[in-house]
Amino acid sequence: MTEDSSGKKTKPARRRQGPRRSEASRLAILEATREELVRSGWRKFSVDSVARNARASKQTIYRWWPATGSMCVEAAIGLIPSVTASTSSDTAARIAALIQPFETGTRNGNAHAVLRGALMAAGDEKAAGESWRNWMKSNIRAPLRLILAEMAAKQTIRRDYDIDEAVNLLISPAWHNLIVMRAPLKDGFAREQADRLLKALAP
Amino acid sequence: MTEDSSGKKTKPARRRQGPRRSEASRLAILEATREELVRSGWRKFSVDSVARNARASKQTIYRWWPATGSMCVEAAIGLIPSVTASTSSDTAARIAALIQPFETGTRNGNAHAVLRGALMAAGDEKAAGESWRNWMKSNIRAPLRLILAEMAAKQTIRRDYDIDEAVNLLISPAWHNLIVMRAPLKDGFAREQADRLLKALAP
Amino acid sequence: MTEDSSGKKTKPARRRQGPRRSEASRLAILEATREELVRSGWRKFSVDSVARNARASKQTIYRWWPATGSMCVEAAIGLIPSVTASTSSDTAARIAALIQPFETGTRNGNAHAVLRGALMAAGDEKAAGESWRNWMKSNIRAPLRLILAEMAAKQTIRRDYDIDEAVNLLISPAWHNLIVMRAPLKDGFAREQADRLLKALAP
Amino acid sequence: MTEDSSGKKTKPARRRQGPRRSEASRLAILEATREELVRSGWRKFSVDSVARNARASKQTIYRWWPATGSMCVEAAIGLIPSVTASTSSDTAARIAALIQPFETGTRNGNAHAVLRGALMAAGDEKAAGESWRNWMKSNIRAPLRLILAEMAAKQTIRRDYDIDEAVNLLISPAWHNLIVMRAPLKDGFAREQADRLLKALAP
DNA sequence: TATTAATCGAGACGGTACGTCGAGTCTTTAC
DNA sequence: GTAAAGACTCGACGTACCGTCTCGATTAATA
Repeated sequence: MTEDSSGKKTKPARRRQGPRRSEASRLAILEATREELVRSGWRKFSVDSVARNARASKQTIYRWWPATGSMCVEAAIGLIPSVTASTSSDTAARIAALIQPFETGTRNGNAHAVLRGALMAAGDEKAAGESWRNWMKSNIRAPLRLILAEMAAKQTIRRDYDIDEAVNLLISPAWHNLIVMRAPLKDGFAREQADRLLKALAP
Repeated sequence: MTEDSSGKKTKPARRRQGPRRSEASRLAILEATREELVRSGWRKFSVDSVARNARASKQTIYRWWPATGSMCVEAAIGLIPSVTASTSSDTAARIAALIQPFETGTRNGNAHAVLRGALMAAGDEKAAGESWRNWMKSNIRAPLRLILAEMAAKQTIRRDYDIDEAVNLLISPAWHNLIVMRAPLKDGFAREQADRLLKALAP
Repeated sequence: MTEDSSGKKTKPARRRQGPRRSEASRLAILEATREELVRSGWRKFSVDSVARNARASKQTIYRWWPATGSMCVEAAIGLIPSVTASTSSDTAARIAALIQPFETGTRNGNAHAVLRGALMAAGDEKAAGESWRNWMKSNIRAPLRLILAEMAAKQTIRRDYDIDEAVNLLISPAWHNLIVMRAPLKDGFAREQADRLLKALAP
Repeated sequence: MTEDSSGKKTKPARRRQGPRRSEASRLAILEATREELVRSGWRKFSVDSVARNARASKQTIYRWWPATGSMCVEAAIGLIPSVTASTSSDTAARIAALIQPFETGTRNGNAHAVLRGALMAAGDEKAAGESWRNWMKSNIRAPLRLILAEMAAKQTIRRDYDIDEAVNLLISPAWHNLIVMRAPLKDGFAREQADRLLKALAP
């Protein structure tokens, strides 16, 4: 008989020694990151400044975010309200609900500047880009795929659409607005894009 | 009679003394700018590096381009082939011709990286943004307005479209592709977008 | 009668609870200190590095050596062979024997670099300086005082010498050699200095 | 005939383009270096602090003093009054005059702390050590050699002395006093050492 | 034909930020 | 209570760029 089978002596993945990551520090850094993105933008983003404002050491920042862009992406994602899956029978509304958080989120204060910075960071740094695309995949692409598959089954839209193309159509105007136009998304944006997507996918 | 002919002391925009701007230097700087955008991207774009590689002095760069972003926009515009106004009766083709240069231009070497950098610069710096929007206005918006007006008159598309919205629809997928996806535009991109725009504008 | 015998509840300097100081750790730290002094010198001496190489925690080091310099002095003293009091009738030999350990000790490996580091530490930090001067007092100054007093009584040397001045004369060339010249003491050094001291003290 | 021989067109080592080294900056840095050596000593000497106090950029410091120690040595040498060659017939006085500047210089304010720092720097860094030894060679060793050679010729001292040993005897008590004792040299130090050296070199 | 004003390269300057390392303190788990 | 492990804030390291400046050389219109 092994110790494992005897039961009481089993040590299930014993925690390592020493202090754990400081949650207070993590939150302060992310908040300071948002402020710095608004103040300086992505190009002039300064890690020193974030450290100063968060009363954190640069060491701590570099320990947990080896790439600066990842920190910005994480800070931006924290601003986007979590999606509430709509079960409405109005499919356009269900699609709009997916990107509604962007519309809503970017209208609070300078949140659009934070998102713009994070998008640029995702474009500049490989790791940040992956973080961002992963988030998009689970929060936009996957739910959208479900909705569209359902509609295709009912023959409400054509069957040969490309899911990535559909995502692109749905959100690229938002990025254009945020990055090139440097502005929040206007009221009704989400619904408008949803309608446009459905029109483009009409059989 | 003009003032010029009236008096011998009039100086009709007399040229200043001393040597004129060096064209060789200007071209070398723009070329080095493109290389630097490919090598380092917009965030890490270094004026020192451009000066080194162009064998130019920093003074010369700052004299002619007070803002770094303007230099990048100018460098990128130099890569886009000049538009050849199509007189085809196929309106989709005429629209596609407008953005064809982006598709063509970004498929040569690392040109897409240069364009990405310039777009980010235009988003970051006011002066660069204006340069870029001016170029877009005369090279995309104005011709597109003519074509769409013609079509609206023939009732091929609906009449209440918004021209800025139309430009947005036409090119935002390109920017998304270049900035977020970090990739050149794929073959047939221009025609595809033109078709999609017409579909969206259908009466 | 002592207090101890009077009552059963008396705690005669009872040892504290818990484990006592780890001798293994202490030795490992002193050894790592010597290596670090050789590798990096006093100016770049790193406590982190000592902790790493001794597989000790920084906490342990700071607990027992509040000042870094004291650790270096202790490490260096450990290298100096203990003096064997000579009873020779040759007084020059008896004096030479006092500083012979420096000559002998600094000729083994990189011991001279350790001693140099410790001397600098003693010059930089008050506590380290005191440790060092205390050691010098009991190991050099006190025995030398005895020898010289004996000689003065026999009128072999003059009577009005200053003991501190004598110590200075005896060892300052050693420090000069170690610190400024960065070299071990050469063969015969101890005897030479002893002779020179006696000559200077001649009546 | 070459241009050189013709005379007037000769360009003797034409000065290079661009600005020359700033003397004001150099002096401010050396002064701040002295203050920093007094404030922090050699071990905790901070280039950042020097830059701050001298209102200079670190770049400028590292451009002209690749090694920190060299800067300290240069700063210290600037404090030592230039030696005035004595032509006295009193040879002890002539020797004392050589090291008089140390005695005089280290009694002004905290100059002894500056010299101590520079000596430690010379012990720690190769380049600084060479700078220091070069200065010593031309300012102490060379003049002393002349004086002693003269005396040896007159048979006032013995002939088989070693010049480096003589220098060592003359100044090692000074270093001991400055480094280990952390004190200025006491009044009459120079003369005392000169007398002692002559006694040691007596035939 | 000189003078003069503007351009060019080179590069030094005071600054700010980079990403890394060490100091000294504190927290957690093991023994 | 001591030890190892290691996270924390702070500050310095030596390097790279920023945007400004000074300098000597060059070039073309003016005097």
